[in-house]
Amino acid sequence: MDYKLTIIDYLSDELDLDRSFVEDVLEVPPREDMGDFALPCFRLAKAYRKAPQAIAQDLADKAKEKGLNDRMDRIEAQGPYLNIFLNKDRYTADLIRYVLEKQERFASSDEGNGKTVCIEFSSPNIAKPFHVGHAFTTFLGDALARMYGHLGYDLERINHLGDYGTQFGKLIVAYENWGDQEALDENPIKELLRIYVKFHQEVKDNPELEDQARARFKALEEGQPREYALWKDFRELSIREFDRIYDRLDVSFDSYRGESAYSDLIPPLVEELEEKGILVDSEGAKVVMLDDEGLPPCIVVKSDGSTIYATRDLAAAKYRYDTYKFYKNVYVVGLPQSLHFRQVFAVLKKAGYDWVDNCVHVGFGLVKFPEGALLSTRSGDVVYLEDLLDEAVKKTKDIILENNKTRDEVMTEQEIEETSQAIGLGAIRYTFLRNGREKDIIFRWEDILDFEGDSSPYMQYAYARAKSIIRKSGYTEEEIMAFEPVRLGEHASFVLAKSIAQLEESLKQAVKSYEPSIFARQVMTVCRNFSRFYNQMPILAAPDEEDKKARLSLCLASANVVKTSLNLLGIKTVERM
RNA sequence: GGGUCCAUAGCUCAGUCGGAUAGAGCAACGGCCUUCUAAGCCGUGGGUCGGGGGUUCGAAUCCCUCUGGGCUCACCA
Repeated sequence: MDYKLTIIDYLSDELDLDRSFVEDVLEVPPREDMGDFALPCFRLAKAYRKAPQAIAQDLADKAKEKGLNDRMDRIEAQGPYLNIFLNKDRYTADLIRYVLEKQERFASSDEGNGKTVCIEFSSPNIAKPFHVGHAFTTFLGDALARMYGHLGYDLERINHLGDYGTQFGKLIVAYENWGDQEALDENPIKELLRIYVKFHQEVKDNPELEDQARARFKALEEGQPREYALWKDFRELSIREFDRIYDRLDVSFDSYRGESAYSDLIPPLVEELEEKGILVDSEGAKVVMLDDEGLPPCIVVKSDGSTIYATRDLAAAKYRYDTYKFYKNVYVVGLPQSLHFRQVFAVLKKAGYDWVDNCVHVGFGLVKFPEGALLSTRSGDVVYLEDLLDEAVKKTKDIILENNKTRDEVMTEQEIEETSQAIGLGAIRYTFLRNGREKDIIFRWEDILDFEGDSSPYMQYAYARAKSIIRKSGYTEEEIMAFEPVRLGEHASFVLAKSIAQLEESLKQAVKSYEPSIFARQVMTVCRNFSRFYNQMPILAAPDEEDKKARLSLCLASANVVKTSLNLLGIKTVERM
């Protein structure tokens, strides 16, 4: 199915062009009347001592002499470009056969075999609600993990729970001052949030509360029973809540090792850094100086002797390398923490750990309100992820009930429920995957609940339409797979086939740059091309049975790749909607 | 102030290892439900690619500079 390779072979073997040059410059033209591949001849001008236009013309003439192979239709010069047109019938047929043979293994690979990727994502803070801000890391990380998996990598999905740190000192202080055991039993996260917000209100008038909080965290770190018991309680109540949400989101983890899990590894780590002579005393704290890297010092041990997040990230990274011998160690954490990761990586480098070169911070933008205000747990100004999901599901359900009045295939109660969940959750997921991850997301209900155009429901709709056509065709999918995909060289089918073929490359690109949006956009392009295709070319009412069968095979191939692709983004497909 | 990222259509964004007339979606306007689901399709209008300089046969893309903005800069995470 590799047409690009065929073209490269032809240009280098038959037209005597330098192979590496061809590989380097061969491109896909911006418009269709410029062909399917194009060779810009500018860079040949010097060597040939001729105008690029003339070179392109010479090459076109030479191709005419030599003849083309059966995958090509024609080669012509257009200005300084040599434009290559493929045999559309042949191309579409090849693509369909390829897709139907691969099934759900389409775009998969074995490039990752034997390599383990650790991917840290989601990582909510214990005792705080799961709000829309957590959605970004959760969906981004989950999509990346799914894509790595498809390329054959072994995965270790790590939820680095924020289950440690001074915030727990704050919670302990807050709980003892204003906590309500009854409310805690009834709705733990809500009560913990209430007292956490209360703490931050009170601390304005009572700055010494901060010192109390630090002291209580230190006591927790020393294993004092009162502090430990409270912490453990808060932690367990919170995890139970998170698990429920992950279950609904269809997100899973291989490890819930949070920050607290690295306590035992920290003393030997500190000792090691001291022995290597990179840990120095500064203003009562122990720090690693990073001036030579142009970075501020990295605090490893605070002046009161307790640890800080950097300490725990250092220990966690080392633990991961020792445990998994990772090929890559990926941190899906917000962009504001870039400096933190640069410091942590720099310290590990200074400690002589070369594997730090395989650690990568995959940052992403903020979720903000239109007024520009940040979503903040402290101020209590949050939108819970669950409320957002419920809203999206409810809107979907309303649309389905409305459509049910006019459509001939009526859904059962259960199908309505399942479909609404799939569409609603898909819409939310896609909101976080459609754009470059470093872009901020402005939280607007109208935008997030817009199910038209560039949205997940659009893609799910395209899939549902394909399946509906197949259901009504009178043929089973097994039968359709055996059909000859003939006479599919028309514009709409050819464009669709080409966009499907590009999914493979875009998946690799997306993984390489830790950017699911690259793949998501290509899936969107395929869905759009499919919508055009079936609107333009009647399938069930095709001119004759041969055409009908061929179009059905393209329809089935499209449905298959869309399902596989959406699954890689964590978006479920539905048979009708 | 230092670091870092960004500025493309009214809005939200693609395109940025330099290449052919800068693309989508939304919004606006105009068509298409007696033919496979209108969460759809077709069409129209809309752009000094933040400003200025430079490199180049060629710049949204590379360099310099200015302006405007986001995030961040030691004991929170």
